[in-house]
Amino acid sequence: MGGSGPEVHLRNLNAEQRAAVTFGIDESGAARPGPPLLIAAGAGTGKTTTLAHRVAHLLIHGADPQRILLLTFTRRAAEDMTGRVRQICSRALGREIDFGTALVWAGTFHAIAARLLREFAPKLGISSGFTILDRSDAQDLMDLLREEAGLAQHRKRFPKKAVCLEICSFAVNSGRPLAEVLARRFSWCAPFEAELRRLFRAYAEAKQRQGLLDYDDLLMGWAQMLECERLGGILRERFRFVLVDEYQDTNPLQARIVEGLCPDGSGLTAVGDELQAIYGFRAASVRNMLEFGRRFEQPAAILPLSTNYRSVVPVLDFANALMAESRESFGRRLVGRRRSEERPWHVPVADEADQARYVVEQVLANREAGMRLRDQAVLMRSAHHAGLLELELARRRIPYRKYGGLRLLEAAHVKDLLAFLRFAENPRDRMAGFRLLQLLPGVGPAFARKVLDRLEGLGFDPSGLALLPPPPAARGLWPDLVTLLGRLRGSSDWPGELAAIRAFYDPLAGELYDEVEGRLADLDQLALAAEASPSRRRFLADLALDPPLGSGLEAGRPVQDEDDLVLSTIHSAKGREWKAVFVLFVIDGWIPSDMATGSPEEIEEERRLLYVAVTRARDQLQLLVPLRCHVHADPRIGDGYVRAAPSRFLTAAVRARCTSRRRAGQGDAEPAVSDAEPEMLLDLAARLRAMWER
DNA sequence: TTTGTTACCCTTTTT
DNA sequence: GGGTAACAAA
Repeated sequence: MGGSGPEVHLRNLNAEQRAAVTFGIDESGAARPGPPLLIAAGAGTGKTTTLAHRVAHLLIHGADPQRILLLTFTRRAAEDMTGRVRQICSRALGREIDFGTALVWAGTFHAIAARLLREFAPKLGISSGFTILDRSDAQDLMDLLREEAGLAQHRKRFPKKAVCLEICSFAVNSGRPLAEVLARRFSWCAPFEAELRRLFRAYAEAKQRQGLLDYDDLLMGWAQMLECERLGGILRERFRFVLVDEYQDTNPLQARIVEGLCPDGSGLTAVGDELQAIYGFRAASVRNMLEFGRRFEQPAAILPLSTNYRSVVPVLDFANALMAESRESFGRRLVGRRRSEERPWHVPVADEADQARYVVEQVLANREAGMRLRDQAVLMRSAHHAGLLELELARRRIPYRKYGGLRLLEAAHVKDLLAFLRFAENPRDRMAGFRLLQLLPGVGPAFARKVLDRLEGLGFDPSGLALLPPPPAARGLWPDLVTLLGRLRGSSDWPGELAAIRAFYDPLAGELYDEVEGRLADLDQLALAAEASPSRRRFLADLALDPPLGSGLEAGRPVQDEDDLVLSTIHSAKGREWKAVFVLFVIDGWIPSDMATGSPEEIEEERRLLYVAVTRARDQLQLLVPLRCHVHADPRIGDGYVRAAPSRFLTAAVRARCTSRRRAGQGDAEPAVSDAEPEMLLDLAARLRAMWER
């Protein structure tokens, strides 16, 4: 490795990146934990590359891969990162290295927490067979307790299950007392403080009785382990190097974990960009980042990455202008080097339908110019904003993949099927049992509760249930269900048992739902994923921690080399980039969302959201500004069209950084646009045929 | 006790 | 335009 000049894996890094990669790593001996390091990286400055190189640098210098902990925001980021590390290492060392067991500790906070809790369960007084509640499970449990506590009626407008869970979760993740959380973020629920406290206590007890952990319990459990002298010592000894991505979006509980792992900051590397902090609603706090330098006894290094390699200069000019108006801009600017004549486009369109048509036209035009669909993305504030666009894409048979929004796990039929698996895995899970029992006709809450109580009395042996007289309407199916539960209880014939469940469930689904085909297709997809999982337990955990994309046609097409247009919420677009980016509904009420204009902090977060969206674009950026919009279900206004105002973030100074695209027919209802259509359609038809041939 | 019906509410972002 | 609570009917 000697010789002059930097080592091979450092050669294509710039000076700042190289400094961040090598900081504190003694190159003479085996790598040892150095002082804490914060890499303050602007958008597109090679944050991921740098972090990956730093991990590789550690490995190349002899760090034990088993003792490196890499915490990312999503599983995709973790996989991306390990892939890159592998690549860098093998190139530097001139050979493939065995990563079979290396870097096993790369993942999201929640996934790593789940593994550790499972591993140490016996020492924690919990069963290692715990099941993980995803959000909708947690909501259902909360709802049940809410009803049992008599909080549902009273027509006093007690908060709904989703809000209850949100409050509970925010309190846990922010580490703030309930009263303060209510006052600051949920003031309309403040009158119910006492009831909520009781409810949350019941929720915690119910989870414990049933062997369930929700997302917050995973983090809290990990934090508590670290604060136990003995267990904390074991973990600190195990993880000598801790690297955390997206640090600006960690919350106080996560910071507690990080600081519990590295109390004096040794061996800690954090990467983040405070201008991209967009998870305030999940209690994320930029202060973790801003106070990084003062959090440890030893001084922390803060190294910047400032050269943007992603976007062309006009896009960066726009992004800089946008943030220059922020109350919290810190005067930072993105500096790029990719020249271009094309400025971002400010595109007024008549309405949502016009917007959809325009985007489709442009996507196809780009494609004709040689840009693949998957190099283009349509971003939006909230998943349902893509509604008409999705219709238009389907109509024109343009394949797309949507990220964010409704999850497959939240579809009723999927929850039904999973209830069987979860109940089999953990018979104490009353939520699962409750759900699956009520699938039978004639079985409601009362009988289901009776069955679960009986089952508990029997030590969870389902065969005893045969003696319980079912309600008349369920008589036919009852023996089958008892048999199935018996089989699931005994068996570990994974994934074979899935077939038995579906033999029982599919006909029921036919009774329960209209349009079963789509739903059964979802279950087929799920079964396919199950095949790939080594065990039922693993399958359920993976599903809860990394839920698959939405239900329906666009979901789960496994093929990698399909060329799909990307549709994504801005949140889900974090960390990604595309050659062309379209941002939908850059109008007030959408960006910023009406839901998030309560406080100046919230509005600033919305601005950063737009910033994240525009900094995803490499070459082409188009901002769609409908002139009128359909609003529904505001009782004061009623359904109908309202005149829309451009987003408040598009001030004159910001708009001066883009070019307005004047289009024929703009301002008229729609005619000129549809005039343009036939030409495109003819062109398209041939192309689309060609696409599907071969 | 379960199931069906009606009237009324609120509508985001995610591990 | 979907979830939810209250009421009615089997």
